[in-house]
Amino acid sequence: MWSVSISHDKSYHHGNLRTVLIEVGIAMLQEEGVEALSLRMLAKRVGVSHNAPYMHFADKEALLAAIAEQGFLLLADHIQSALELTTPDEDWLVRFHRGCRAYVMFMFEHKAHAQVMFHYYDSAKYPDLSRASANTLYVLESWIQQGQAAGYVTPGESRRWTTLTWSLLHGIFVILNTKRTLPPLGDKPLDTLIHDHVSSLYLGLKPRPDEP
Amino acid sequence: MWSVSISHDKSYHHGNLRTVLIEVGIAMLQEEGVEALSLRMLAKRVGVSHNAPYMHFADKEALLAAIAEQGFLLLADHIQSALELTTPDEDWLVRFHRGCRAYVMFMFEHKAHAQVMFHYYDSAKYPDLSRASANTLYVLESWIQQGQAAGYVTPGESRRWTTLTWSLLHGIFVILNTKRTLPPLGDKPLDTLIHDHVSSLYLGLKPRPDEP
DNA sequence: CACTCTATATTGTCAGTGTCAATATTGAGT
DNA sequence: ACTCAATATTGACACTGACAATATAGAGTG
Repeated sequence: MWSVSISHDKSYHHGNLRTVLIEVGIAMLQEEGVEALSLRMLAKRVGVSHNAPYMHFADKEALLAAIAEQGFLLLADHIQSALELTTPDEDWLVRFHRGCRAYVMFMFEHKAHAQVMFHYYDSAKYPDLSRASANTLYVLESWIQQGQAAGYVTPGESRRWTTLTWSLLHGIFVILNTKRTLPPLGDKPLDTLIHDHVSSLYLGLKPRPDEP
Repeated sequence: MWSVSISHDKSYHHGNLRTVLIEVGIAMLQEEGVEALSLRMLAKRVGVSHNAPYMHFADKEALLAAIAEQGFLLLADHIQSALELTTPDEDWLVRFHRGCRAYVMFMFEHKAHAQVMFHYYDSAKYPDLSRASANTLYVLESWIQQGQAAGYVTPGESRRWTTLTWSLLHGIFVILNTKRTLPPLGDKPLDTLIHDHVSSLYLGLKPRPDEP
């Protein structure tokens, strides 16, 4: 699907521009933030005319949507990898906790993507982004369904538990990231914070008292 | 604290400009979104020169910070009001649920504020915003502490439960608002969605099995 | 090989935008 | 009546997103 040539020489036809624009765009998002990112500076930095990006993206928004799409694909992969690091008899709660940690850490380590993933995009306009986002949801849901199979989640409500979990994980990232929380939280390392928060949640996931 | 004159005639000195800029700014945020908001259009719409806003706000960001500040103040009020509609013997879980609902509904009904409340702002640059945000946190925390007094929340961890709750509520709003959730969720009315999600959470809040 | 055709990139242009500087207007306090 | 500081205006500049017209190159065809 992507073009093949990697090196972009000084030829008139870049050959790889779309991919490079996304890569450098991500770098600039990381360095300066969304509101500081301009297509013109991006073009200049890539070494291309100020209008070249418009061959590959209808819009500035379209570029951001492409980055968001990549974010969702990477996120789904990252979570799945984290879940797969497992022994066959591993307790589901342990896996649940590891997945949550993987989600939040991914966001902190990919702030460029995070900045554009949760804006509103017209799904008709960006079907690929829509698919990528739906794919992430499926990954999360199948994870929760494993919890149902293990008896940790009440059956028949996997979608509800999925959006609940997603909401919580996203919220944890945003609240911790804006750093408007007061000192007592700020002292602990990020890892501990994630662990503590998620622990609190999965108390609600434990089997009802009528099971040991 | 705010200036008193309400009507803004065609006098050279507006007398009320800061307040009006915030109000009209909120209206424009609601209509067109953050990225479409420009100080110049705002000034034109208020009927003032394109540089008048710079008397009251150092920056475009400063205006948005002022709106965010107002958002936190309103939010804290809204939640507190919702919590106070109560009979003295009301079960804390009922109050908890009502507060959560109030939070999410507030966000949906104040999307203008919501758009600017959770960006990163330099807290040294905007101490008022910082205070307002901290104030909201205190309101949430005292709410949770009532839950501790009622025996619903494990003692000594109110800050953790507070940020957990805040994270979840914020996440619910964002996830539901971006509408990238799949159809099965989209059918239910918002109210039911909030109820279902929060219900799932407060299973974790119930007293441990060693209490009836 | 020559030739066309299309994807790709460039140059030129324009209205809008954020922000600085310089200037004008006003009203409150002396 | 006069001063002065707060407030608003006009003017200017570089930068931005986006459109239109033009240039280039490389792949497919004869």
